[in-house]
Amino acid sequence: MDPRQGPRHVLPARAVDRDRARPGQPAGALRGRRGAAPGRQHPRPAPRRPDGPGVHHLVHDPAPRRRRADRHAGRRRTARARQHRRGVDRGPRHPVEPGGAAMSVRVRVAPSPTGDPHVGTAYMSLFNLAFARQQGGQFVLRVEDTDRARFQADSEQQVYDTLSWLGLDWDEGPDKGGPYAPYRQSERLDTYKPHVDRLLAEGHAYLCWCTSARLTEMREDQQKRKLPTGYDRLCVGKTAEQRAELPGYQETPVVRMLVPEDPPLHFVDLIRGEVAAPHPDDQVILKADGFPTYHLAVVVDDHLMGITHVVRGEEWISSTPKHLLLFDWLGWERPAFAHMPLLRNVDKSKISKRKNPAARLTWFAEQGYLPEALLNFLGLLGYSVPGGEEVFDFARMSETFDWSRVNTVGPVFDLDKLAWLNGHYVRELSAADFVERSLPFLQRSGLVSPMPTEAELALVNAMVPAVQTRVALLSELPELVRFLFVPEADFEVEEAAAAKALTEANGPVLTAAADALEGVVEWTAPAVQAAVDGALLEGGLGLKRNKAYLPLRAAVCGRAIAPPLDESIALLGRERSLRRLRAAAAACGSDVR
RNA sequence: GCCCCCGUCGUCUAGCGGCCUAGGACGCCGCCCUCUCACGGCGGUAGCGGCGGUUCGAAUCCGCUCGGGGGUACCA
Repeated sequence: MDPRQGPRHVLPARAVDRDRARPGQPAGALRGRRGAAPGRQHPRPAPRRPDGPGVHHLVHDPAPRRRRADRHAGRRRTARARQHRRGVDRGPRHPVEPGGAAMSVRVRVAPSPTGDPHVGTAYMSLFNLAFARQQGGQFVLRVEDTDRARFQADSEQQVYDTLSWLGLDWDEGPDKGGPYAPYRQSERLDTYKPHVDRLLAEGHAYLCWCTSARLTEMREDQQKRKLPTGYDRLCVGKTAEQRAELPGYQETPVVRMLVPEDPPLHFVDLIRGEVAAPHPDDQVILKADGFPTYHLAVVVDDHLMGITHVVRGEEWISSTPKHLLLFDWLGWERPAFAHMPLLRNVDKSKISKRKNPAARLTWFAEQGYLPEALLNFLGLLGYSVPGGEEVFDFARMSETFDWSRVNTVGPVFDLDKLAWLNGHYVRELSAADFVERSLPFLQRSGLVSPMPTEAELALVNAMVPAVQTRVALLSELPELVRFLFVPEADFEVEEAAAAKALTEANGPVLTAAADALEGVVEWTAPAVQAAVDGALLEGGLGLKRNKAYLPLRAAVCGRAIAPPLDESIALLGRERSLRRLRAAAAACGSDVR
């Protein structure tokens, strides 16, 4: 792919209008790959953007072909993409100087600290970052803590921790600062205030004194009568005194948007092409507690922070018209929008912590998933890199990133595939890395001391080749190697393994093996195997290897599934191996010398 | 209820009107390797939701239908 196509992405959605204004462009060339044109149900007046003051400087096209003109048409528009580059080098656009033609890409992720960090946050961050890095732009982390009821203090730090763990680093944020600080909405209350006042003064917003009880009642009634729900505007045009005489009144008002008859309902989405969204309700933008709602805060902050591309979940499509209205009213340039598909539970519902442990970002590290595996996996959801390969890293994704490769279908979060990918990355780890990443799991399960001893470390290092291909998740490691670390007094053969392997007939096998091992001089895997084989296979008891090893494995490892026998015995050491073999032989009822 | 978005193997995806007898990956099944379990190798299983239309030709374009999802908050 020609990297020079890149700048195409820099353009806001509106860019397509430029295409269309260009004469002699065949309509077909503008068609996107998915045909776009999500069916509009009703004939409407040609969708338009309402001209906010000084917003759209581009030629308006009255042409009927509107829905075609979307879809950032595929990867084949090299020539045109290049033409679009004119002016991109004029330096970064300053947010308080809207209308600058040139702008460097600025994207953001905006988690709200309401509990454990959500996978969706990582998913959105990944795509935002991949795009930002490709474009040489910035990635901003903004904390949207306007919901005081659901706020959780430790949540913010966890967001930092998990995103850092994944290597998704932000350029600006509450912890790092930046030119547009503060990055915490609760610290920006003064910033929102003037804009609310202005909307009020210009008649785009009004005060509303209705109690939530009245609103609920109203909504229920509307539903009962099969009407679209929405605020009935009881408060419009009234003073507090006038309104107070009517029922359902509360003293502290909220501020609502006065949505016009024909708000902008269509916008071009980088992923979906032109989309139609629902007619908005008179949305509350300032709550009674003085905090802005999300809708006001995003618009104000995205504009002030110079955000050029709003990349967020599909769940926001239906509120985008509210945002468009706000941008227009405030006279601000609209950013480009990209609505990502929603991650799903197995039952296809939006991924949730309740139905899916994987919705909690902290879960992955606990389970022994590697960050590189999770990141790769997230990049596989709703997306594919040009070559179609399954295994790729962030750099690869970022270099080749293209909005047209993002799917519109919400992917199910498939843990099986993640586990496979994780196993792949586990196997690729160097021995030293494998040890480093494994240690916490061994320590947590009590097999290795918090401050590992020399001997413990030596054993851990030595066991690597025997176990690295045998775990998909690091959390599987402790049970596999427990027999190597457990204090001798605590060692036991699992019941199922004992029942099957430590039979009376196998007593002599164990004794013969122990006897042979006594004579081993150099305690290595090959020497161990030679001794055991000599005693039990053809030259000795004449057993088949699988028969012969079964009791030995149970005796030494305590279970039916373990690393290869020779390596297990070599790692365990002479003393412990012999003791366990003799003890097992005794348990089989054979002679103990 | 109302509104919007979406529909290719069980799952993640490729597909941009002929290259499709629909490709890859995970999973699953079988075989090989093999001391168990893995890893690795080889092979197999399974899909364009349905119906119409446009076209010489449709997984690809259009319509309807069915299905799934999301929104409908002084949550984000």
